[in-house]
Amino acid sequence: MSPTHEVPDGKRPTLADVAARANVSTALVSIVIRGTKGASAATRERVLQAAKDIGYRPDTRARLLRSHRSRLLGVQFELQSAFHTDLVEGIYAAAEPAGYQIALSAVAPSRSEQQAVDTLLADRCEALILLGPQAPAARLAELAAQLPVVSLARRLRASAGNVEVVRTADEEGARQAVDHLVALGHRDIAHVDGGRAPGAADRRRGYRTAMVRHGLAAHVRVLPGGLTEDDGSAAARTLLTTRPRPTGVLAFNDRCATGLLDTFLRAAVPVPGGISVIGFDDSRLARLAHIDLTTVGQDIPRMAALAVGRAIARLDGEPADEPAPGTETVIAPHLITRGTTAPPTTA
Amino acid sequence: MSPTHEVPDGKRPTLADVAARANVSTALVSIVIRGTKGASAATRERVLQAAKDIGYRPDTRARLLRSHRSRLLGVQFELQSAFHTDLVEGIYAAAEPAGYQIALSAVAPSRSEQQAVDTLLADRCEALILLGPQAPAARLAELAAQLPVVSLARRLRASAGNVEVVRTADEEGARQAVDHLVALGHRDIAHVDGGRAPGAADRRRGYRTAMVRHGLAAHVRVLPGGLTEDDGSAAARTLLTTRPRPTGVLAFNDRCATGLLDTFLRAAVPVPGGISVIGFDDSRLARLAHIDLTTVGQDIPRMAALAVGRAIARLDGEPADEPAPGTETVIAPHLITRGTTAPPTTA
DNA sequence: GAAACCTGAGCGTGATATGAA
DNA sequence: GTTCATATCACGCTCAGGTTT
Repeated sequence: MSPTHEVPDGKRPTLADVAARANVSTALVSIVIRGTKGASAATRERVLQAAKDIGYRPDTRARLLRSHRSRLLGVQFELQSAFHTDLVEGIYAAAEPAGYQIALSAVAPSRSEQQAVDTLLADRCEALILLGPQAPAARLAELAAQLPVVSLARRLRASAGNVEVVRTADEEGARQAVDHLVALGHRDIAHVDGGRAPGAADRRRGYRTAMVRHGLAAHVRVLPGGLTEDDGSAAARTLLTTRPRPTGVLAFNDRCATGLLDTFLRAAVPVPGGISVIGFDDSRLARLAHIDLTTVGQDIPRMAALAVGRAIARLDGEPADEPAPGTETVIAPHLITRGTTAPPTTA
Repeated sequence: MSPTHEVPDGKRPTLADVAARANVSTALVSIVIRGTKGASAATRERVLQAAKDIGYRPDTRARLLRSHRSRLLGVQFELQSAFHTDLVEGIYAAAEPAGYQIALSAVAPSRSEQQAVDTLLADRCEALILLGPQAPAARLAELAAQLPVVSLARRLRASAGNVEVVRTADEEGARQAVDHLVALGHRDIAHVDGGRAPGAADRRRGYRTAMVRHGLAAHVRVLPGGLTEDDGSAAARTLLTTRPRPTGVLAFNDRCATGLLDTFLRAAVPVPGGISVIGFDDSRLARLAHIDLTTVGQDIPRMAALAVGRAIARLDGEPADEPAPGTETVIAPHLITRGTTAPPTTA
């Protein structure tokens, strides 16, 4: 009937409560809880037992208020993006061993980036890791004047001064995809692009230059696409009515590629028999057995770890007076060959 | 070159800094910042200007430490579940107008529910909203003895005393799906289940009882499935080798249904021509133009709003001394008819 | 008496200084 | 000198109570 733990008053137990129960000072309890040296093994055990008895938990707020370092990394991400949630998972994995906590702040249709960042700042995060931020570069630079800011998966011009950038070499990834198709014998290769999405411009450029380098400038064809399955599906319907139909397509990302696949399938255009399709990201989607998508892989755990690493490096380095120029960390993508690419069938 | 805002020392500006600049006391600044009455319009403006000048932002932690109410709702969710991220979005939307903040804590392969809850408790959340929690009911009951706990989308026995439950009537949803197929003329209807996932048992039971009620007990067939596309795909492969093959399938959720669809498609079994498929959730996936999945819709915004509402109701009601029994709020699902169901073709 | 403002205390910690074994 | 323990203050803020117009 009664609660499991003996809560003195209905309030949560504090250091003082533990101290009273263990007959020591609050300072000593603090020492024991933090695991610092300065307490004998005997009292240590006694204090820990007392803490356990009354269900004591340290109060993060009070703790962070007192210690000037918060060891808190603020992470802004898009709730709906599987790519982002994968990155967040990697960020957790990288931050906790390094002794940093994560404060999540989501961006959604009903919640702007501005709101997301505001709450992170109010929570006194020491650094910000922004996933594919859409905010203007100037705004990011302004933020970066206040605290270390890492832009993950969005490229920024050097003019965005102090912002750290961690991203995949999108241009190179698109090149690898085109090279792969060309090596298989394809010549007529289209690209369904990502519009204004982060990375889209680079991938488009990578596609173009690779085509040109292979002497296929005449076959360059960029279709307006986007990030979602619907975008891919729409582009596929366009492609189906096109003559001559390309024998290979590079999609902006895996979701877009999935839309392509599905629509081709319904139109009885076999993949890869009738047309080859390549995605981008190597998301969970691409790995699904029935999708089995050839794709340009981004090394998500590594990107996440590097983002955390850069943020921490900034924190350990010079704090604000002598701002180091923003560094750009570019990670190589790698093509993952699966079942949606094959040599073209000579018609 | 220098930061935009004049930061006194490299530290962030505090109430005292604003007070000094506006020539008032910190208490008055506090009043102005919070928008409480007790300051003249003139000083109000002067203080706000000063705050803006030096880029002051209230420190949530200090603020919450002092005021006994934290107005913080802790939300535990699964990073990889689109259903969960949709709910989170709804929770944000419901909480902020009510004057509550959200603290997110993710569950991922590398991060347990225990860890997720621990950080929420350390952050002094006033109540917990747990999305599809897998923890044992006893553990949840223990938590609920300390603070209001809402289990969203997971049913709990009455024995889990104090826990609030907000969920969809899964059994009823499955019934609606079966009714729809039967009305179309189907008799041989299979169910690909969700194993131990939250809601799976109820949906299984709903399917069974509905089949029996229609006099189709002989056709009851439950295939082991799961939450992912791969699970659906595997079940589809089983179904393809089954004679007689069912003419309709109810999948555990939309992802599972998508796996079914895709595999049927590849096997040249048209949907809904050769077989009808129904999903569950009405996730973004189901609405995609090229999927166009008939599905049992869960009212996600409403579930989110109700979860927040129940948590707040608990906070406004009796705090701990006289624990009210856990309430169960059950939301009706509704079938959404799209393009994957049709009358069976008589072979 | 109200409106506008200030003073002082304390929320739960962590760090420093200091003392006792 | 080292180990163990304590007292005291400060972190940034809110709130109760007081003072002045």
